[in-house]
Amino acid sequence: MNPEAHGLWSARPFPEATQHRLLFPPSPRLWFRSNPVFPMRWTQTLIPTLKEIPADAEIVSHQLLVRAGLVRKLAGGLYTFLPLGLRSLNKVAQIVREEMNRAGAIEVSMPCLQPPEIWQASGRYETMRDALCKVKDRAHKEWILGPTHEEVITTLVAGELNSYKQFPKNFYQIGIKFRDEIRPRFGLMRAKEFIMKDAYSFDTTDAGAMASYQKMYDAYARIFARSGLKAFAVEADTGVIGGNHSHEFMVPAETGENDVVYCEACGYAANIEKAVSGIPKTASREIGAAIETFATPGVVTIEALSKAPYSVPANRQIKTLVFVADSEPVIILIRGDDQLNETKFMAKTGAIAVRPADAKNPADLAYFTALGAMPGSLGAVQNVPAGWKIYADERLQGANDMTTGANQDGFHIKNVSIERDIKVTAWMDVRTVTAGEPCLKCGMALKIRRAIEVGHVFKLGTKYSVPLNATFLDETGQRLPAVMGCYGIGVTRTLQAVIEQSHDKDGIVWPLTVAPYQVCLTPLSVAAGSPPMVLAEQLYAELTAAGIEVLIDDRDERPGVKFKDSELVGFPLRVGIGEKSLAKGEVEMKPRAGAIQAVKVESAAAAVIEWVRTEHARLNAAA
RNA sequence: CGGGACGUGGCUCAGCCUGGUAGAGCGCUUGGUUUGGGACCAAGAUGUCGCAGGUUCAAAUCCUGUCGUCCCGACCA
Repeated sequence: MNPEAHGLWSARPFPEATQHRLLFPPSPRLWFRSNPVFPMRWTQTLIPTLKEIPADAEIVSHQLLVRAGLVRKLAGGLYTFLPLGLRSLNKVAQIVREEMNRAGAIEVSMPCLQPPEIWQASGRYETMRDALCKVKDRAHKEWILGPTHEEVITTLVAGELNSYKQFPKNFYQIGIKFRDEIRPRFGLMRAKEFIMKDAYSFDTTDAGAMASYQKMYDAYARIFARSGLKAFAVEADTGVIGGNHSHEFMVPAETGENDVVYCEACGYAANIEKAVSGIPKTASREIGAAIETFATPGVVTIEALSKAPYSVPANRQIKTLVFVADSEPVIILIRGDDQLNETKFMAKTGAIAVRPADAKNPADLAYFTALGAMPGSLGAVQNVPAGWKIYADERLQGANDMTTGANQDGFHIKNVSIERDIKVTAWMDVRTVTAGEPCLKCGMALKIRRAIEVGHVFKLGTKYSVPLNATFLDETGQRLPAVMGCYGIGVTRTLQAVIEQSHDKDGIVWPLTVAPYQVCLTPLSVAAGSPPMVLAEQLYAELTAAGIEVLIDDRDERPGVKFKDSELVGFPLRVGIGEKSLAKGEVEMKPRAGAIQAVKVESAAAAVIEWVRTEHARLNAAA
């Protein structure tokens, strides 16, 4: 039987660059092909399934990773991949690799240990300081355990690419990243050590960089579709990576750590850190009345001021926030019924470290003393120390007849006309969009939902190529910095996202393309030479020859145990072989997500092959 | 780092308040009966009660410290 004829093989049987230094040997399929006589049996591998939910697993995908025997925790945020988990991980990685290759990217492998000097050169030694894992060697020299590799690849390119003729290039790798996560969480979702595919494109022009970006964007869509994931792209903030154009690929899930704002009418979608809406500015009212201070004893919340006897609606109040931005106190003004979006604030001001001033912190207390009031009575109309920057949300532009704190405890000021009465340093959009606001593009009501970020594409520009000297000579002999992009996929996170999105009450429901084995043969009698076992071994040989990945559950367990475990692990197809159905000349095919169907023994292999082929084609057609 | 919860056989937990012989279920071992949806019977093995101090005649239990784990917030693939 010719595997290619069934369309089960990947684009090429021996993918290039499979010799990664840490992971991902050639596909097990290749091994089976040349060694078809050793069936993979349940009792010979390690699949430690659990009936009970592990105490330290909160979300269902984390529970199932552990219960199905895919991973075990070594310590917080550090996991060992067991045989089944590794197989699925390799499947995802291989899909990523194939699509990267298809998009013209070239695989490399960069060191995990990186010299701090290149991080100092890019400036990220400071800006990413808290996320960096550092180690020292015997000479007490410090090294960085790479959380990402922009500096390394840019250093490489600076040395190796010198002429416009050598561009464009896109290098990628699949490997372990280290981040000193503040709080590892949810199993593989947020780990100290995780596997990432990171790609870096280098172009000579901005237009070229956009084309490279688009190629990756398209490749990502294919990768997630082939992995059986429903993921979608949203506009995103660029954070400490830098750059000016970015999309995140999101998997909708209640357990996700991101809020996505989207419009069903026109397709607008953005991370809430970036999202904008068409909500109108604050309505103008009568102008002219002078500001007036009035007593508001004990009133320290927007809510309290909105009630009798004051009855100032939240949308006529100015909320005054004191933040510490890169060690400098700043005032941020937003409307009383809005919430500050710190990410937008950081992006708009370029600030690196931003936190609210805390009156309980002695160092911060001085800021409130300088203003003359504690939170709850703060304002920007009077008594703002010279040199303090006052940033105001655009929604307040032109607002008058507003009420705000007087910078005197127990007093507020009314009749505030913000442009007349407050020295605003800069106007910017720093409010957080809420569900139901009109879409900026089409006016329809925006919606918000939780999602898991599985991929991120950035257009970087020359942020790294300039400081690290990745330059080239163009046709006219002019030296120019390369225009870069970078593109990440959390491979381990993607794996868990698949489980989070594809499970039921009995366990995982693997998409065929990332299942640890495609078929689980389940003989109900396992004695050597017994008819079910003999048939299982025969089917194993036929299916394996057809390029299908098969596991025989040869455990001497009761049928219920074997059925439950196969559903917990989530093999796409189970073939039950028992004396009862054999008596009728049949076996049972049970797709994980479908109903049992009886199949004649003679046609069993062909039926399984056809089922797998169809399912495989369905997933790849989506890509 | 701030707030909260929890550390007891491999796993899930009880016991702690009110100090005095360390328990259950699952899993594991042996034998038997079972055998198409997580079987049953019998007999077993498995714990320095996270660690270190302290109080006490006596500490899983009370006190202090410490380490670890999980949850909420800031960070990110």
